[in-house]
Amino acid sequence: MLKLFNTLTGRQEAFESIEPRKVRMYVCGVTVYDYCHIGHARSALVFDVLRRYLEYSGYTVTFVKNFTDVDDKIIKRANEQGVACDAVTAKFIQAYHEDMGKLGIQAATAEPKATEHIGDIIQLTERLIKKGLAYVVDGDVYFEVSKYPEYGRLSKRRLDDLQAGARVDVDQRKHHPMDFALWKSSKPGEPAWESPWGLGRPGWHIECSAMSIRHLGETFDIHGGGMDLIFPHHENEIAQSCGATGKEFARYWVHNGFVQINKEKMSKSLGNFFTIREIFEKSEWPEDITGEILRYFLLSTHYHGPLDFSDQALTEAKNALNGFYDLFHRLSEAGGLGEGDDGSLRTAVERARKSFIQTMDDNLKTSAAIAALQGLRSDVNKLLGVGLSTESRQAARQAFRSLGVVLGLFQLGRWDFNVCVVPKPAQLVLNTFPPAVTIARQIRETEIDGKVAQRIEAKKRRDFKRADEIRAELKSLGITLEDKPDGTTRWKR
RNA sequence: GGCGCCGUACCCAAGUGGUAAGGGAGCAGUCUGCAAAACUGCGAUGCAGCGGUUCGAACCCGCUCGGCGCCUCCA
Repeated sequence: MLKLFNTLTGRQEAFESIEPRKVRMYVCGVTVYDYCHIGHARSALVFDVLRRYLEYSGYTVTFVKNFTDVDDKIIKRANEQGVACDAVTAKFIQAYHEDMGKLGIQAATAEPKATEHIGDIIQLTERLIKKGLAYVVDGDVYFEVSKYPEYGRLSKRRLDDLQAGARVDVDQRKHHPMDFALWKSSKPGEPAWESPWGLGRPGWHIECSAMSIRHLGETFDIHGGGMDLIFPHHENEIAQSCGATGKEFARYWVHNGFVQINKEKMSKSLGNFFTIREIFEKSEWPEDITGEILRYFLLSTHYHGPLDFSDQALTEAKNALNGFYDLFHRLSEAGGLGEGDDGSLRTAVERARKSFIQTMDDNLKTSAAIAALQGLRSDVNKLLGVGLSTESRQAARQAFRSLGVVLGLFQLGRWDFNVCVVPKPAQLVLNTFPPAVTIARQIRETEIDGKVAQRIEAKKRRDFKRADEIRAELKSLGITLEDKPDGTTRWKR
C-alpha cells in the first residue's frame, strides 16, 4: 500500500484513489521561455517515477503535465530576440522534450498548453465572478482572497501573517494585497484574446485550474510540483478551483525538494544553474550513459529533501552504476557453471523485490529502493562466484530490468554501458561491435579494440612491459582493461 | 516578523522506541605476469547540541545551534 506525504495535511497518508485502480494526476510543468536546468529535471523525474510506480502497482494513470506558454517572461524574451512569443514557446517546448527524453522521462498522457485553453480559463473566471469570488477592475480580473475562508490551508499561512510581510508597492486597486490576477488586460503588442473584460490574457494560476478540471475533472487524485510552487501558485489554484466548484480540488499534494549548488537553491537569479543540455554537452560519457547517471543521481536522495549537485556526485553515481553493469555483463557471458544454486537466486530476487516494493510504498523512498537493488547485486555476484545456470543468469538480469524500469534504470543493453569484450586473437576476425552505437563511438571503439588486440599479442609473447604500456596508455584515456581467465580482455570506460 | 524543509561516518544514504542497513571512496587480504572485476576483512561507543519522558531514544517531547527555502516570478 503506497503512502505519500501530503502537503495539504502535513502528514504521510495511505494513498487511495477516487476510482479503483485508476489515478488521475496533474503536475505543474514549466514556463517555456528558456532551457530547463537540473532542478526542472528533478521535478519531472520525481513525478515520472511516481507515475511509473503507480503503473507498476497496477493503476492506470492519467498523467497531465502542462506548459505555461503565455507569461511575462516569455513576452520579455520574445521582445529581446525580436521574435513572436509562439516562436519562443515552440522552441523551448521542443527543447523540453529533447532534454527530458534524454533523461528517459516519459511523455505525459496529455501535455496541454495554456493558450489552448483560453476558453476554459474565461469560463472559469466568469464562474468565479458570478459567485462573488472575483472582481473586475479596468479590464483586469482579480480573485478576492478574503472571500475564500480557507485560503492558506495548503501553505499553512494566515492572511494576517501574509499581510504583515507584504511588500509596500501594493496595487491600490486590489481589495487585499494578496488578491491575484485571473485575467490581465494586455498592452499593445502582447498576446491577447477577446474576453468579456476586453482584450487580455490569463493570469498564471488560473490556467492550471482550468486545464486540470478540463482533463481530469473537478476533483482528482494527485497534484504535484516543486516546493516553491506551494505558495502562492498551488494555494491560489485551490482557492480558485474549490471556490468555483465547491468541491475538493486535488486530494494529495506532493512536492519535491530543490536541487542545490553548494547548499544554495539552484536558480536563475543566482546564476548557479546548469541546464540539462549543458550537462550532456560537457559529459565525458555518451548520451545514454549520462542520462542514466543523472537519473541515478537524482533518485539517490528522497524526493522531499534537498539535493546537492556536483561533479563529484555525478562521478559517484557513475561508479555505483558501473558495478551494476559489470554484473550484467558477467551475467550475459557464458561459463560460470559448477554447482549452481538457482534456488538461492530465486530467494535473493524475491527478497530484493519485497524490499523494493516496501520502500517505494513508503513515500517513494527511491534511495532505499536503490539500496535493495544494491543488495541484490551483491547477492548475485556471490552466487555467480559459485555458478549459476544460464536460465538463472537470465532471470537475474530480468529481475534488475523489471525493478529498474520503475526507476528508469538498467534498461541499457549489455554493450551500451561501455563494457566490451575483445575476443582472443584467434577470434579477432569476428566483428563484435554492437549495432546500436553511434558512428563516432564505433570509431573510437575501433581504436581501443586495436590497442587491446596489440596488447593481447604482446601478452602472448610474454612482453609484459609492452602490455603494461598499452594498459597505461588506455588508462590515461579513461579506459580500464580487465583480463579474463579465458584469455579475452574486457574494457570499459 | 510569519510559514516550511533539512541536519546520521570522508561522500551519498537507510533506520520512525529495542540497542547504527547499503553504496561510493579509502586501506588490507584472496585471485592475477601486473592490473581490473569479484569476494573477504577494517571503518560512526555514536546519529548537530543540551535537557526531559522511558527499563531502553538517532527515532517521542522541550529548548538551542547550524544550513536552506517560501512569503515577488521560480521545479
